[in-house]
Amino acid sequence: MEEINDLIQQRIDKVQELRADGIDPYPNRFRVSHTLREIFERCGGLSKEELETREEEVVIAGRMMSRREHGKAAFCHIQDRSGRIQVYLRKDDLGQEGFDRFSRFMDIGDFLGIKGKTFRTRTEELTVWAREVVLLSKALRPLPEKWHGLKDIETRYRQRYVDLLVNPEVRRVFVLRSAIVQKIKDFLNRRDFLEVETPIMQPIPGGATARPFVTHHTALNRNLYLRVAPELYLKRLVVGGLERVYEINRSFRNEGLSREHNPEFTMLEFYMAYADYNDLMALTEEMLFELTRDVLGSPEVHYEGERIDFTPPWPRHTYREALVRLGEVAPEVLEDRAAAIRLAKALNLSVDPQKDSPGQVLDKIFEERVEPKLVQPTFIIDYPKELSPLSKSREDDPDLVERFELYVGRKEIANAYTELNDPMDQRERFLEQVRRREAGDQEAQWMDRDFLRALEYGLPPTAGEGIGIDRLVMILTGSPSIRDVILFPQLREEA
RNA sequence: GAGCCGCUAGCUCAUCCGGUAGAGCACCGGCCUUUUAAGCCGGUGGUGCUGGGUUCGAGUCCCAGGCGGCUCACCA
Repeated sequence: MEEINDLIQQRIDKVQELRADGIDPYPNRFRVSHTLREIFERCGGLSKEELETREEEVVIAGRMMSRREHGKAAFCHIQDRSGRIQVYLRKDDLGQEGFDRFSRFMDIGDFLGIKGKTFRTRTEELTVWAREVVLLSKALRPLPEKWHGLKDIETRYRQRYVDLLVNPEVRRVFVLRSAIVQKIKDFLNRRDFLEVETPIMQPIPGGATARPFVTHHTALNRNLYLRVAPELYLKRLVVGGLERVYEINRSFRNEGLSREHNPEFTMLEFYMAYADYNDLMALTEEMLFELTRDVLGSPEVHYEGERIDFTPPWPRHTYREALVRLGEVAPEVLEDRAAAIRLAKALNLSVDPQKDSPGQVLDKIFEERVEPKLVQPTFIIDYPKELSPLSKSREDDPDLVERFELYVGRKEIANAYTELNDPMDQRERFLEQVRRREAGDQEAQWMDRDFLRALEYGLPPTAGEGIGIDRLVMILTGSPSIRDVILFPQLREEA
């Protein structure tokens, strides 16, 4: 073992003494009759007297989380996946040997199996009166302290197993996360979407402007990239006639870490033939409204001191409108690159007049001036074409694309557009991206010839959307950091 | 990658101006057969993140490094 302190050594000694006594500290199996929650469901409504006459026999198992000894009797609480219950042990019932074994060899953190019957104590707490106690698995390391629990953030992330054990609110977040994902799948399945899986290792990383992770396949002797998005594969599937598809995907971006960024993150991407971005706005409103209502019991959530209401409809602003009205940017700045750069500099934003295109400069101003105001669910629509190489242009204005982003709690939660399905236009957009890449933009997209070939077979009018699951879970669980909604967030090597 | 803050017993935290490092819980021993932050008595436990430096003397001051948090930059 890495480090052995006296507490661990004491427990190792106990294991050896138990073995010498013929007791296996790690027996292979133990059958339980009820989870702890089931016991509360069965007996929670029964009075002290009813319990005494009914003699409800139970066989339970769990981890001992607390203990109060009283000489020839003892109380402890054990915890399983469903809850926590008190156990009462007496020397009279367990015998000298059984009681001493509990008293001397079993520690907080150990897994115990208990046979007994339910009763109520003087304080009316539903408790299991033990007739037999067996050690199911000996813990060698002590658990954190019972009042303050485990607070050290680094330890909580590195040793999430301990965090989950002693901090019930952490378990709650991940149970909710699972329910959220399940609910989203139900929602899409009900609407005839097909859940699919597409490559995580891609020869050409596409579908998002981001720097990829590189890996190497030895047998093929070629580099592969961890996907930055599944988009181009999902659209190939729509070409193939799978008109409604979705993937809850882990994607990877080789960028900095922050409160809102983990190098691997989970996204929902879905594509719907014969729909446009307006249809997806309606679908998104419906999805998130149902989600909050069904998972949280209310369309209102509280996040970082704000009340957020998911009841539709949500406000919609065009990108330019949002800059002018919400961001209080002078309208002429939208048309005048020099003015935009002056404003960006006045706002202390890092713009590079050599490299940044007018759209990129405006986007930085957008982040600074508009994003902080987008607390309630809000759609920002009709983005500049140059920021959107995979989106379809508006019929009435070729410089804008039919695209929206959904903001909630000042975070970008979703990004969607009517998909570009004109293969010639897509080829031109890829060429523009390649020019940018050659000019040194490491996030510019790559030419994907097979994707173009797929489009040449014909992609029906289609709309597609990506929803950041981690960020959505942050808002729905009141978590300020993405690390609080990812079980094992990326950290540097342990010191 | 940059700035600021943090790192002391298994856990949560103290340690004032540089002078032999403490508490609660946990743990060990004793008492206690309905307790629940059980109680009472006694006890064990520390490379003070690492490495240098200043000093008679460093957990404390200085320098370098590690890890974490926050902010910024990049992005979803």
